[in-house]
Amino acid sequence: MQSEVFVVDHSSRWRGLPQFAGLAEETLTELAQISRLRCYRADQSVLHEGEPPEFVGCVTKGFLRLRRTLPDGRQPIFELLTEGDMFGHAFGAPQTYAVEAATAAEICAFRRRPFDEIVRRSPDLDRALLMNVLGERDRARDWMTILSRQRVTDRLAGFLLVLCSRFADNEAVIEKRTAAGIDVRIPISRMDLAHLLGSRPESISRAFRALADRGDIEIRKPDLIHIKAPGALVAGAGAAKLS
Amino acid sequence: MQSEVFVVDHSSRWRGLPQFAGLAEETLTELAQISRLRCYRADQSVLHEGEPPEFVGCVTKGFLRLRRTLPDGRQPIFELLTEGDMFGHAFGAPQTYAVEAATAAEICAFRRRPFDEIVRRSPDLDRALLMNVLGERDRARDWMTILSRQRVTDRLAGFLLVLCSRFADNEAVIEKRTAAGIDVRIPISRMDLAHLLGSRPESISRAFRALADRGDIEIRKPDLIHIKAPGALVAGAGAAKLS
DNA sequence: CGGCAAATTGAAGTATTTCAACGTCGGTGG
DNA sequence: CCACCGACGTTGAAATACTTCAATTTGCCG
Repeated sequence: MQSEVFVVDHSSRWRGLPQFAGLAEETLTELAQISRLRCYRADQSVLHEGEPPEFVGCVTKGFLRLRRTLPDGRQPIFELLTEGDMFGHAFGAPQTYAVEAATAAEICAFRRRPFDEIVRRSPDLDRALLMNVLGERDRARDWMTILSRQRVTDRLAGFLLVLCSRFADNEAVIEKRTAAGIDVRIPISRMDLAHLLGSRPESISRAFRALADRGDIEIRKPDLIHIKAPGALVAGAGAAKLS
Repeated sequence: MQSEVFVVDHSSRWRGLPQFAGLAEETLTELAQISRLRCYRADQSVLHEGEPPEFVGCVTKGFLRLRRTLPDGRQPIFELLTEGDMFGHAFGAPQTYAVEAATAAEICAFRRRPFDEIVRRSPDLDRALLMNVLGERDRARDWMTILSRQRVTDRLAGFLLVLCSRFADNEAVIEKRTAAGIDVRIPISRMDLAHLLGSRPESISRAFRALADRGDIEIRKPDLIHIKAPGALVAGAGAAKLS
């Protein structure tokens, strides 16, 4: 939650992302002119809760987390964003959640006003945003499916599978993929994980151990998990679709 | 899961809904020409899982439920739709879930092909759809927040609050609102509720009783709950935002 | 090598699931 | 009209899973 933000000027790290792939060169140039690269260290605040977002953002590196404050004071994390995910583009309505850096992260920030203007003129960008929101909706529904499992162990298995599928081409997550299994790096703390999975850090720890004892995974380090048999996790987890 | 569907021809029950409110009269006329009213009885199937949706739908009466089949065979319900909610408009991608009537229900069905065509020509309809998807995303996130509570009682309290806020102007849900409290009718079975809240019917039953013993609600009939103090529920539930 | 934060483990208490039995309500047929 | 049936909801009791709090270990950084 510090305020120091490193601003770098060079800014074409986002052009390769899928949502920008099909856009007209002209649109891309316009976007480049209102964009800025911002770097954050873990736990820095990106956007505050309750304020209209200052910019539209697109993650280019690392992980962000979304956190919401509830009436009872709890502040659960309910989503992780990574490369290619966008945020802050809900028509300037105040954010109902805070955006924070979960790891060291890099985002591309588009100035809000001109961005909205470009969207208005560019149907394909508009379409890209719609697809993005559809993706966010489907991801939220996947989370719901995971959260509705009643054993912590199963929810954790679901989380690991999401890591393998949704973050499949993210080398910060998937260390390596061999016949013997997959090495995944957990990008967040046990505490954050507990929030995401509706539990407590101690239970998450025990759930990891349970999966290991069962033989489905191996705990190389607290944040480096070797998944021996994704199939076994699926069976045990009834997890989200393997998209 | 029967196949009998009553098709009624008259079709202007959807014009009053918020998402159609601001549209050009011309667009509305076009939509009317490709629309059809369909009525379902409780438990009838509306759209099948895994198929591209046959039509774009908008609920005009009653409740639909979304159900997804997981690899392990479970078929949890993860969302309820009601008056004004739309479905099947994800660019003709196959549905990843089934749509069923949870109660007797009435929907307005737009033929898919011409609907997409009209959307392409009508930016305001396109915008309305985007707003709709944003709403779906936010609702899914609200559910996540509720599901991440670790006590069933708290999740149930959250559900009751959603009933009071999201379905506030639905007289099928809110029977009456007085100084003494609110009477809500639960539109789904304990079994469905258990699915939504990641639990089992027996636990839901006990959770209702726990809320009653605590004095926050009164169980008039299994499906008719009198909420004495919404505030108490909020405190206990850390529930979704009271939008 | 210390020192700190995060993660893990242990043990006791609480909540939930499970399985079985019992009620309750609405509909059907005698 | 009443008895019965079946579906759904509720309750009870034992087994299981989770949370809680305290204590320990681990891993990281200076």
